[in-house]
Amino acid sequence: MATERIDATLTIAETSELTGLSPSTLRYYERIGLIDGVQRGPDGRRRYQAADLAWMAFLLRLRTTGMPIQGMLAFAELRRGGDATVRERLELLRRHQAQVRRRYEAVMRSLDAIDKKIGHYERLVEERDGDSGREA
Amino acid sequence: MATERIDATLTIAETSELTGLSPSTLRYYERIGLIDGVQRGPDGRRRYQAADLAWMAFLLRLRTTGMPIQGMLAFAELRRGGDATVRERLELLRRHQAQVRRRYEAVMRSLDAIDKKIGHYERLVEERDGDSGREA
DNA sequence: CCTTGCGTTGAAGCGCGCTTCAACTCGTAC
DNA sequence: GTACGAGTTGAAGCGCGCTTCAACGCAAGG
Repeated sequence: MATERIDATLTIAETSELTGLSPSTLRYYERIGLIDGVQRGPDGRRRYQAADLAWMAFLLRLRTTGMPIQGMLAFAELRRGGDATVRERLELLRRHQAQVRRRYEAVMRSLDAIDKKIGHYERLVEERDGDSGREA
Repeated sequence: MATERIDATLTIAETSELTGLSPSTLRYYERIGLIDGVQRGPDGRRRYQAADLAWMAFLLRLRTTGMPIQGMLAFAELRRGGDATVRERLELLRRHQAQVRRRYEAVMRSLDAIDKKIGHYERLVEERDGDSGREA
């Protein structure tokens, strides 16, 4: 209980824990401009705030849906541009949304074909074992 | 009509055209063992057959669903093992199938969140423009 | 005092999945 | 013969998204 902090900021280790992004990745994202305005303590260490966490959560959603870093960077730069860029941000997200849906339809078509192959192999295995369900 | 081929084999350029894999990628896949048993013409050039094309189509489905080359390679090696490996191939495909579905669900959850953000931006843009639908 | 732990930086390194390059070989056309 | 187009090989290179490394700083504890 000796070293309690009064404020609501997090160390890089805590932030890493919460977001699943490694400390190296957090520093990397900051270096390339994906994350910015991170506060520093008097010791020069990063102190992340709730708003930073929320932004990272959003970045993670973009990443999960397959947006490349360049795309996220474009969004981050628009965001820095303030209210004037809302329309552009909307368009960027819509394009991404459409692309994700297209891509996932393709994945689902391929997955269907793989499902069929699995069915084929299941029949093969069944024949090979005889039709006796299971044994021993 | 002078240089017609009698057989049903394809050059690397034709195969590339049909599969969407570049000639370099076709050679690369062969080099690492993803594709094998490719015939050669008397001139030493590759001559792809229907069976090769079918295998590539399957590889493409694995790739589209996000299987890394190491995974495809594992499958290719089992395939070379013949009938004895059918069960293992089945298991490999089932694991992949399950993984793709899990990943797809994660993507869809993130996409939902992005959809909400889009909704948010749409409301912002609407306000900013006034409620007058459109102008000029 | 010195060690320990947690952080900092800039630069280099890495695994993946191809792509590109340089040098060479064919078969065909002129 | 010469030039062209399509192919061959082994080796090197590349873009992406981090990760690792080396050297250092700083505050607390023993």
